[in-house]
Amino acid sequence: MNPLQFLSCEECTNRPKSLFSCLSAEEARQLDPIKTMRHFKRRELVFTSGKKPSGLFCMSSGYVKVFQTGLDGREQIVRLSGPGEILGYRALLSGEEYVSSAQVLQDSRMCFFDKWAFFQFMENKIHLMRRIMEWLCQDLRTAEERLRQLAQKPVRERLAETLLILGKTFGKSVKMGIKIEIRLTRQEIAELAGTVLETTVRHLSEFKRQKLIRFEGKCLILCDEAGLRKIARQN
Amino acid sequence: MNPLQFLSCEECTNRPKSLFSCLSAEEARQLDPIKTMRHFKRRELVFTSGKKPSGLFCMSSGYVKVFQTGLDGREQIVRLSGPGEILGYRALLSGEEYVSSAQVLQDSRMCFFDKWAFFQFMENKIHLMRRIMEWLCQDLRTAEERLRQLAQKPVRERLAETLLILGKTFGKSVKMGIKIEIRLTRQEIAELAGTVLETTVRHLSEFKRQKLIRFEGKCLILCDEAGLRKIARQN
DNA sequence: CGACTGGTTGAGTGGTCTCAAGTCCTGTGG
DNA sequence: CCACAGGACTTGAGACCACTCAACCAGTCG
Repeated sequence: MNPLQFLSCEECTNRPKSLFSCLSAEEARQLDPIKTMRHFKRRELVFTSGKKPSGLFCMSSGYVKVFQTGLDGREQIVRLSGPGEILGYRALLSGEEYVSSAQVLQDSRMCFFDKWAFFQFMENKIHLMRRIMEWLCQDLRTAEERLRQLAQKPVRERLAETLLILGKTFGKSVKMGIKIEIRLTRQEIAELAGTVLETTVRHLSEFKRQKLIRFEGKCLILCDEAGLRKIARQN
Repeated sequence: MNPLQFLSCEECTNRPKSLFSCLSAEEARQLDPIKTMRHFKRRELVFTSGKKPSGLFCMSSGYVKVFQTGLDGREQIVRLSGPGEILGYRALLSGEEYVSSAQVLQDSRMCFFDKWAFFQFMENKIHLMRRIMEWLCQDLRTAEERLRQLAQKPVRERLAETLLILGKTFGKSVKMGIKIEIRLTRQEIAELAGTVLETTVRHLSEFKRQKLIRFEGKCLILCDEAGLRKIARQN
């Protein structure tokens, strides 16, 4: 590995918002010897459903989608992850196989921590375990809320809500709206909202006609957040 | 409290399958002074969405449903819990309000652990924290699988799957099938499967005509598990 | 240039929801 | 004991939303 490319966990810009924010500088440095840097290109799979995890990924840059595949081949995106986020910790902690797969949306750099080395590191670090528990709780909460959303809301509302979540999580304020930085296909938006491609296209064009959203090149921009929120019947 | 009614956590018959199975006899006894026994009648609410948790419930007997209410008043059951299971730990651990409510389906007895006393107890008990993490992982996994199920499967399949899950979790083998011990209304089955009452009734009668299920009094019995599994397109 | 990927639109259909009427069951009070 | 109220359950009819299938367009890349 090129030492110039190597970045200590201690100095990582993502650390404040990452799982490792709870570590002391000294502890963070202890992570360095057990990690390796990995690069993934768009479309590459980070891990696949059914496989046993051999370690933990901490995203340095880029974006990935975590999804499950149904019997008919239809995919459901469980969540999107970006810099500072952890990949595959659910399966690792529970000692099971991955139930989801993870695919890279934008060229990504990740730190990989070997399973056993990480477990050893975690041993006796109560603050880290607490923090992991918090993340699990958070993920569980989100999952349960999406559960209701999927069960009760019609596609149109779900789609509006999906856009809002995208804006909140990956959006940057630009003039006249919120720009969603990740490049997502309609298909992927559909998989997030739990519907099919064509329905998504139809509703998106409707939203566009209503000036709720617009496109700049490949990028999606939310122009009228309040309007979308009204459709999503949030708040 | 009547000492005759008091049962030490150490000797609790639910302990082997509970969160506290990882505790030593000595540790389990330490739980006794910080718990109080509570009784709930059918229909009673154990906690409600929006409130801050003041402690943790461990179910001794009975069954509860944990659900979320949508804007239109429609309810979505997140999970059912029975003896040995923990209620409200997600909100407690993350220090948030409850996002769900819990209602008693069958008269229940629960042990209640005060929030601070429990946190103090958990402090430095790495094995307990590990175990909690495992449960969180498990719940997260189930939630994510249901996510896909809800997003992708039509109601008929979801309903069949719901029945199978009920059978697996709360069913007892009887002659000619699996008897589901909990008394659930059609409305509640609908809320589990993420649909409405009428649709549930229609499909259930269809299942009955096809001799996949039958009713004995109020109880639901699964006669043809393989048939249901085929409809649910499991495996 | 053709192949390919991503996006768009149309037509048709079927599943699910809604509204509405009615039945069955159970518990309650006269 | 019966009458009755209310809840749970059942069934029907109609509307509509979302899915499927299919054709087609617009870039992009080799």
